[in-house]
Amino acid sequence: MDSTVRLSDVAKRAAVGVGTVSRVLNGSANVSAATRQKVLHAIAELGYVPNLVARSLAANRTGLIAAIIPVIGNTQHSEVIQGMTDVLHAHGMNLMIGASGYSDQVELQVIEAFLARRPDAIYVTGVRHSEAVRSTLQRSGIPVVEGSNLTDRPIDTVVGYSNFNASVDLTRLLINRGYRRIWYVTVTRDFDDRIDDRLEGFRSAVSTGLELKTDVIRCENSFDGGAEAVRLAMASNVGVEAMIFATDVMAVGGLLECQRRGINVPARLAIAGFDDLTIAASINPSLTTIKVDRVDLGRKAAEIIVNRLQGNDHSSRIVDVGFQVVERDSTRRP
Amino acid sequence: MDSTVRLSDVAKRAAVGVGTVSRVLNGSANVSAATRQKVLHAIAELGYVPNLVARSLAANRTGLIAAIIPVIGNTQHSEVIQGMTDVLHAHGMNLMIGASGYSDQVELQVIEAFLARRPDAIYVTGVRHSEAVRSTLQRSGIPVVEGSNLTDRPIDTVVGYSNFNASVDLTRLLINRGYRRIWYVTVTRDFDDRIDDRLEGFRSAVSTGLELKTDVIRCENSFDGGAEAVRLAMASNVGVEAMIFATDVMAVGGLLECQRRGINVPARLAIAGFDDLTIAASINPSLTTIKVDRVDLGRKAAEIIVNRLQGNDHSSRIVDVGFQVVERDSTRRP
DNA sequence: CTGAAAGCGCTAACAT
DNA sequence: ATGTTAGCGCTTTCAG
Repeated sequence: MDSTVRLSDVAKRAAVGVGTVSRVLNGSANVSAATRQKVLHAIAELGYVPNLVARSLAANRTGLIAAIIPVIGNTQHSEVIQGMTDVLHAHGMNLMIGASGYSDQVELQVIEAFLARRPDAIYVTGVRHSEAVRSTLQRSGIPVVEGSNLTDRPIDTVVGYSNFNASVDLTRLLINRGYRRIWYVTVTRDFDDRIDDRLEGFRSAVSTGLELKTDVIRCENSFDGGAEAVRLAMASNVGVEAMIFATDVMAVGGLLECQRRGINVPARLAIAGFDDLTIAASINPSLTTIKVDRVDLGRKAAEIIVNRLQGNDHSSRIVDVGFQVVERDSTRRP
Repeated sequence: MDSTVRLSDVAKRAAVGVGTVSRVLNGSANVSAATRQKVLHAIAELGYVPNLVARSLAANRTGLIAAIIPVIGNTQHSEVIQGMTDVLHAHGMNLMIGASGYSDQVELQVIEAFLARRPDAIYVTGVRHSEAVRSTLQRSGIPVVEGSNLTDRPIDTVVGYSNFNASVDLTRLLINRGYRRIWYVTVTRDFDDRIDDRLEGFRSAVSTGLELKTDVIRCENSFDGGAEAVRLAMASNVGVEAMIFATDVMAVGGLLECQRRGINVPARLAIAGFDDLTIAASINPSLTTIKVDRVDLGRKAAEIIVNRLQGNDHSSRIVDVGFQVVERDSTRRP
């Protein structure tokens, strides 16, 4: 454990060359069992801990993966990170994390800071990035994994699900349940392709239904924002029957506002969300939403990275982890 | 941006020595304005990006901070990380993150893996660790910051709040509001000193009230667990008047169960939680709980680290960020 | 199968 | 103020 012990000390102690110690450390086959034992012994006696910084420089490989998500203190994105660390840790790799704050500029800054540390690969949230980000990432020469959405033109590899399709399916579910006057509530913020695609999915799904009466409004992505949206819907005189929220946070906020105002959900107003936060299944009534296994998405992203780094490059450039429309009570017509 | 450009290339281009380039890179004062300009020019022309791995080895300082939290996909702990990355990024440092999964063993493994990467400092969640962890951390020779709780015997430095005192204050609030038959709901899990201290705080606060009728039960730390606790309380024939949950997750689960069963909160049953999840302020009725600014806690932890690393060692070894008892409707006697 | 030697790209004395 | 040089601790040829 004493960090002043170097590889050369181990070599001396075991009476072998430094190359040999390095070989046993890296599991090279070309070491006799006897020598290996001697070295292992010396390592244990000295409490030697390899200096991974020196290894990184010499081997031109750090074992560090960089990941960028919009905000860290946010379950949806942190769950992906949890999944990534799970598999990376199992492979002796570690994760550096950074937040873009939903900003183009910050994203670029964070990426540049990361690249200076020579990560072996990088994960970025989303599939639409500024040109600067795209080219920086491309020129980096390391595997790039984009996540949490899908695109047919990834920078390198993408692992996610189609926010567009999910939104289409969710909207169609409501239409099939008989709802005709539907409001869609999206977020007052740019630079988030998941949110954008969800809105486009809604628009696409309702574009053919001539008998539909729909509208799109924007609110803050918070419980309060969702409550505000419900207030707006109730204040309007168009007789809104259903509201689809771009996020569960807003949907739950809307649902709670309905509780407060005695609006029966779904009898008077149906509500659907997106993300399947844990609360979605527990709230009253339980919330219809889109579910994605985000921890698994993170695991898959890390597995792709590990495979690429080990030279197993047979994996697809586009990995669809799928989604699930979870119908619950908030949209079940009485 | 081309990572094949080295510092020596810049030196050649600017017609100066490598030492000089290193000096302007590290902001040394001993460089004339003219030379600095020449170097800056060459850097821009070549698109040079310093190799921080090489710097780390040569300077014996990585600019990497390691942080370990129980689970990453969990707002309470991720918010701390968000705060840390905010200030670290502003200082050109980056964060490696790992999860202990509430396991002694895993915590030690992750710490050892991190130390091999020679971080400049390390943050660990909680203040009670195995002897192996304590001694490993102590021998590491780098600043160690423990967080999210308080202790008078930190490994090195601790920044947090007293879970014990918060629990005492919360319990006393209920007693002052006239509640006498109080159940405390804790978590079925070991190795979490925050949860342990909250329980002890409750015990301490009720130990003197002879007229009190209290009990402690254990449930899973989930919405369902909280609901289960409410069911148990209702099924008992001791006339529980108030329930204090060790976490907001359980408290919210309990509250939702009350909604379902038509149990009036707080008239029939008062409910209090811990953590001030965002939902606590929005749920019906709003939830009395303990609030801590966790993002700020993370910022403070990072500031302590940055200061220590810059040699400003005047900061205290024990930093109390405080907590706030937030009384809301769920405990306000009608 | 093993040892010796040459770097990896940078920083930090040490000269000048 | 600036150039030169010796490492930082490891991996990886290259011989043998």
